[in-house]
Amino acid sequence: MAVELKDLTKSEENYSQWYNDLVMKAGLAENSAVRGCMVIKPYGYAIWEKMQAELDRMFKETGHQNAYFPLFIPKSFFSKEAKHVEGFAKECAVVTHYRLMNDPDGKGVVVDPSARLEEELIVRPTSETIIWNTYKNWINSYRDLPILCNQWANVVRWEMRTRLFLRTAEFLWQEGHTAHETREEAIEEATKMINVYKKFAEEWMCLPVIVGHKSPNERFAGAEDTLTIEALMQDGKALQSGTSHFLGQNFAKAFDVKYANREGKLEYVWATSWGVSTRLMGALIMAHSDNNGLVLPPRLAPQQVVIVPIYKGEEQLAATRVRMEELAAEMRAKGIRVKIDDRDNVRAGFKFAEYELKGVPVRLALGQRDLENGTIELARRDTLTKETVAQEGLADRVEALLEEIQQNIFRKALDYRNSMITKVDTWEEFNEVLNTKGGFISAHWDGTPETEQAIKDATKATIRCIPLDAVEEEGTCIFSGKPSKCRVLFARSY
RNA sequence: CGGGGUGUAGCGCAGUCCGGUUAGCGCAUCUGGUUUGGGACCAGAGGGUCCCAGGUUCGAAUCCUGGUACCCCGACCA
Repeated sequence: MAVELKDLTKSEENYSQWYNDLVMKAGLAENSAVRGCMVIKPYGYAIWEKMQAELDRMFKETGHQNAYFPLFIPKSFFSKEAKHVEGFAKECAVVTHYRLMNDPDGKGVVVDPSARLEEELIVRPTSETIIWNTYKNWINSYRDLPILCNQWANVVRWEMRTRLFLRTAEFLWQEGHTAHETREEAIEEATKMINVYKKFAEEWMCLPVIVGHKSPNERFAGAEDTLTIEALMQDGKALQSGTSHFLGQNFAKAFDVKYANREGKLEYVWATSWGVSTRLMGALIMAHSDNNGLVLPPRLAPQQVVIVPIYKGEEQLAATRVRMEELAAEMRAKGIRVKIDDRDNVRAGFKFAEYELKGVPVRLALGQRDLENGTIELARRDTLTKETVAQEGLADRVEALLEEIQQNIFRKALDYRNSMITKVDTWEEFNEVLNTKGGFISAHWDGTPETEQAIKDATKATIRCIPLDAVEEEGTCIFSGKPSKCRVLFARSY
């Protein structure tokens, strides 16, 4: 598996090809026989499992429980919330039949025309409708609230154009769906969960994100407010990495979900939904990788440390093997995920390149010289530096180093992201920055959907978010010149 | 759905314009040997409905017609 990654030229058209190349060569995923769908390979899935595990832990820590709702949604459910159906109608997979039969002409198998469903089933693009149809039966009184459920599932959105992890026809995600007594409680929930996502992105993925509100144009179909975490990729494009929606009473009204409040009066329930998907894998890859391949944050790396023996002949291999096992045991005792690669059909140099491609944070090389001197070669993926260190105290050293690497990757991404937020005050500047530098552009906007649309049509840039921490500031809209009270973040995005 | 491109061994490709030995190269695989502190080398071997269908021709990977699949760029979107 000799692998040569194309040169990563940031902000160039070939970035997406480079990304594709990397995803496939690192063994994360590949395109499948079904158009737009993706095969997640074992190594990619192992990283996703690490993400899942931590997210799941965080959800439970915030009082949520897992549940599972059906893959198929009756078509009629969709039409109950007008904006929701409008938002998703164009990208739904529809089940119309339930049986196949042998082709009468003997040419394989055909759909049995007599097995047509009375009501078509939609393969869920998101589960609000089926869940609210269910919640209706669960909720009678304020004593039944809140309901705090999460589901890990796959969803299908029939996108015209797809990209591995970033946009696939089918993807894996989690979707939280909660029901509350009051508006305030629901808003608090939506805010709480976007902050869970922020924490996860930054502390586990080393991915700095900006939390903010979506503009009305970019809001989730059926939501009153959409909160988002926006990340920046190395080519200067933004990536919406997670969302949390305050749904108001829209779905409660659509599915007639009322509860008896503390005064005995019937009221509609307040709702939220929130989700992150395998798109986070794309974010992870695009945020940190370099020309040698992936760079994985230690906390998410399936293997945090790999030990490679350097040897001549069986005897030396046996000797290094013994020592490698001892060192690995010490590290494993500290909970470090260590792999010993004693394959003898590929050479050490090949392994070095391979683990760099796969983003393993720490690589150790143990040879005859080291056995004699009590040393070992230690290389770190984030900086691509290596040094020879004592075997004595190795486990402690590696444990500390993994933490340092975690911090360093985040810091590097944060510095880059911060350097890519540009304040502009004129339309000329806006275009100039967008076309030369990219990244986030902090600018005044008059608050109208029309202006946002016009800017998008002119530049392909959209409002990524209105940051939560935006300060009030008098200004004029870069496009319309009308007055504005705060800056918003624009960017081209995935 | 528009614009462009590509289908030849497991992967990456040349050959196609201008039809003519047994369809070729690199990587991977297998065998043997030599190697081994950054992607080893030598020798040998195996592996092909040249995307599909039809046509032209003594003869088609190559020319013609139709189909089909995938990739890239747009529109759409997490």
